[in-house]
Amino acid sequence: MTKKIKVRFAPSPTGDLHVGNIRTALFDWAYARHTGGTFLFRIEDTDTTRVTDEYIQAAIDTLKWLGLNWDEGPEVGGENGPYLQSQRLGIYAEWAQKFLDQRDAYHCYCSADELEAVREAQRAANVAPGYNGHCRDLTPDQIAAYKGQGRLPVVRMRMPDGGTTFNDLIRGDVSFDHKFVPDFVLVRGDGSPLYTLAVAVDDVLMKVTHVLRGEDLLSSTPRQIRVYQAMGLALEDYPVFAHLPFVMGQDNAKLSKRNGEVSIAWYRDKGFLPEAICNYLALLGWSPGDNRENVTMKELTELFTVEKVHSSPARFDMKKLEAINGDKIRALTIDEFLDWSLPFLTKAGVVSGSADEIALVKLALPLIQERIIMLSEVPAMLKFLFVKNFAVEADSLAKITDDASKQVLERSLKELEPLATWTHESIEAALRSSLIEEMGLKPRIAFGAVRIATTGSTISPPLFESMELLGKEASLARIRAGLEL
RNA sequence: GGCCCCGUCGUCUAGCGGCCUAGGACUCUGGCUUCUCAAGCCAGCUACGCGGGUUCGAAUCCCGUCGGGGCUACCA
Repeated sequence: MTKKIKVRFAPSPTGDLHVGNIRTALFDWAYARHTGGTFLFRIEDTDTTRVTDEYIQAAIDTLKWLGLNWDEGPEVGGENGPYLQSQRLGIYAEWAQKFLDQRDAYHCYCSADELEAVREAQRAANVAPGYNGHCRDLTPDQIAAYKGQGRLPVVRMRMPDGGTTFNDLIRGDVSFDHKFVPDFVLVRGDGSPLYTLAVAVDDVLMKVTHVLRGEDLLSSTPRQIRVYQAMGLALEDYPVFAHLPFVMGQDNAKLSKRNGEVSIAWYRDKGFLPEAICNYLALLGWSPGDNRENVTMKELTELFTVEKVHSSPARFDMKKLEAINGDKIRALTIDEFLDWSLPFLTKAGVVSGSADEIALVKLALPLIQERIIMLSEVPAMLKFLFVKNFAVEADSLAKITDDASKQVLERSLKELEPLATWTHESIEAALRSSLIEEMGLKPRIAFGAVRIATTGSTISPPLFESMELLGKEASLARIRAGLEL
């Protein structure tokens, strides 16, 4: 029988989760869902100097917001917890001791300065850098001497001669000669565990079957496998590895704050939909194989396979993300669009949230749904419907103070005032027959002036629909005010 | 420097020996439509890093080379 697949996402929250992390999380999640397996979320907070509680909480919130729900991990629990490594210190200490007892690991008393000196010498001699095995076989006398100096030893894993070959699901067989994989540290001098120990122990204890992670971890894989050996894990129980290609910035450098926004919080504030972010990120290093690009989360779980994941890195392209976000916004129902837009409208102070306002927003939303690419554009588009002290935008002012515009506004007023029914059809009919047909004006000129007067800007939702929603009274008042400018 | 990974339009990708005079998407350019802005539709620009092989035939396989990236911590 085959084991049930379990995939884990295990970030080290030393900052806000960035798009690279999220892409990894997305693939982990999609693979787990595709295979009907378990998605496990673990926090790797062994580096206490860099990880903070805020970042941990932010990571949890981000995953939730994106809809990458997990089956085991923080908040939801599970039978293999706890899921914060800082709460599992005793477990790591036990295993480290076991490795020591088995002589798979040993105490190393070398100081930071001594290690640095060794590395420098290796660099100068042009040989492979790495620990030179100085403390591998210390005599009791030497150990006593070091202890006498008050040195605190680290626990170091002994790498046997030979090499490690493993099959990476994305890259095929990858081999490392142990000549280039020096003995590595498992436990710090202060007794705290390192990533190298914790990650391997947890993956085994939590019964993880598939490790899909960033390719920066590729060369640490032989060390992880070495820990499995020391733990006595049967070969067939080793997790399977798949190293995902990087997501890079526009300038081909590693993604950072400097080249493109990387924090998911930024995208949320800009008004990107989670589904758009996931859809776009899924396309970075993966494709369904056919020509489709717009996929829902559900379709993603159906289509995703590791075999389709690329081995080469991808550049992050904001323009493409925006295009996809626009598509996703257009695909929203009006009620969904309303739910997403309201927070942006209230935050911008355009509406306070009354039932009347919401009703009007709901009527206006269809007018702008195909005109925006981000939700943060909604307030500016609908502001004219709600603003108390209406004023024409400064840079549009000059375009309605000329004589031609005045004539347009005067005539508009005259035609609209007697209108009995105020609908976009009646408004359009009245203005077209008078301004276009009788006055012989070009539509863009004539309607442009009316647009500026009533919406305050040269850019607005469709004019006649906008005026209908604005109402007769307010529309005429604004045209009259425009005449006074 | 050493080890490892990677290399198709500007970008993301399809392609797994003949269907490729290399397809799609985003961007860009031009056009249509049009009350602005969008959306939509049509058209166009632009790619197999380079050099050797293998083969009747290579973007696809092999070797080399160049280029990019990662690792080389008591970070992850």
